[in-house]
Amino acid sequence: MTVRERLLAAAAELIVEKGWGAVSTRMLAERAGVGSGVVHYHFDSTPAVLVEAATGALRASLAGLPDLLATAHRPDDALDVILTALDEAGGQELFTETFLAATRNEDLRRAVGDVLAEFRRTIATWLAEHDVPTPEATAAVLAAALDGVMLHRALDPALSRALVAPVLGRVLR
Amino acid sequence: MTVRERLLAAAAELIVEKGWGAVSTRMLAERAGVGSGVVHYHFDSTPAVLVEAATGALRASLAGLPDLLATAHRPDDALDVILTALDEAGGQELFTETFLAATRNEDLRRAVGDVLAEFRRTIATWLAEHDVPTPEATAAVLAAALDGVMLHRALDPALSRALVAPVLGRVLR
DNA sequence: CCCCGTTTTGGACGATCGTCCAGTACGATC
DNA sequence: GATCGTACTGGACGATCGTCCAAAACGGGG
Repeated sequence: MTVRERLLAAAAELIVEKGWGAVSTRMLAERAGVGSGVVHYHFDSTPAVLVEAATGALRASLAGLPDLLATAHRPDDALDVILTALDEAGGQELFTETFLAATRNEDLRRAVGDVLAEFRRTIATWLAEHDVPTPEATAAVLAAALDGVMLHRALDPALSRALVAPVLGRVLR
Repeated sequence: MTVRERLLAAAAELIVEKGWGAVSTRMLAERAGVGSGVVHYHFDSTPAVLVEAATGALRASLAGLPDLLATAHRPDDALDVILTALDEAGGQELFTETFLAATRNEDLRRAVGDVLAEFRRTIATWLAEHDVPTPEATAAVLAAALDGVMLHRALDPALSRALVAPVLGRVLR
């Protein structure tokens, strides 16, 4: 793992721990185990580290989804696949932090918009192939609902997959 | 409007504009049109202003919901009432910011948990009275889904009420 | 061994942070 | 008009911020 990669990993951790606006260059350097000046050697600015770390984490956690989704044949299976993938991605608060930060950073907004569009397209394609009505709208709402569930789960662990899946499954009918 | 109320209003605005972690005492004072020292005259600390402003805004935007919900007789009406109430509350990113901040502040976590529990209870009661299955789980998922929709809408205005309502309506059947 | 480009260090700089406090402004009470 | 408590001002304090930079450390080719 290069120093650059360690800095990006540290950024992903610290965004979740401290919040997007409270991550400093010295925190990043300390977490990565390097001197404080190295951040501006590898990156243009502190926000640039956060943006690259967040978009990378988003893309990584969604990279395997299309293949996984291909194994699902019924709506309940598809929802289970998606929820499992998001569970394993871990640190789901990073998603929410990144969305909020994207409302204040144009570069990040574009990157997040691209990832979200791809996620929606993956879901919508599966829905259309399995005769779910209004696949685009359903995919858009499902993506938003999943984000909301991940956020609420951070405050209320009782919002388990077993509780969520049957209810969200109704939108796929 | 007293100075104390102006400070709370300024806090609610600035949380949305700058993000929870980027609101400073001097910003608050300037927005409220007062000197910089007045913040610590009325409040114990800067986070205390944000916590009181956020919890107040949450409670205010949900205060009228029970009465409005009593006028709805079909699931689609109920969803329309809730979505309208959230629309009119405005600045929906404040909800998301507050939820995220609550994962890092125990006082705020309790306050947000109380408001959320009350919101769920209001919804669940209505659902139970109108024969919607699993009212508690449905209310919990619906609350989370609505939060997610508000967050996504900040990035994608195309996620209109007209597009969301029919899809979310499926969970109420 | 020396040289040189790459990488890393640690500190300097000015700006801003949260908090605190001595002092001012002002309306109510005598 | 003098007194007094409440409300507010504006600046001081040390800490931390983002950024920059001179110097040290490192590693492969001459």
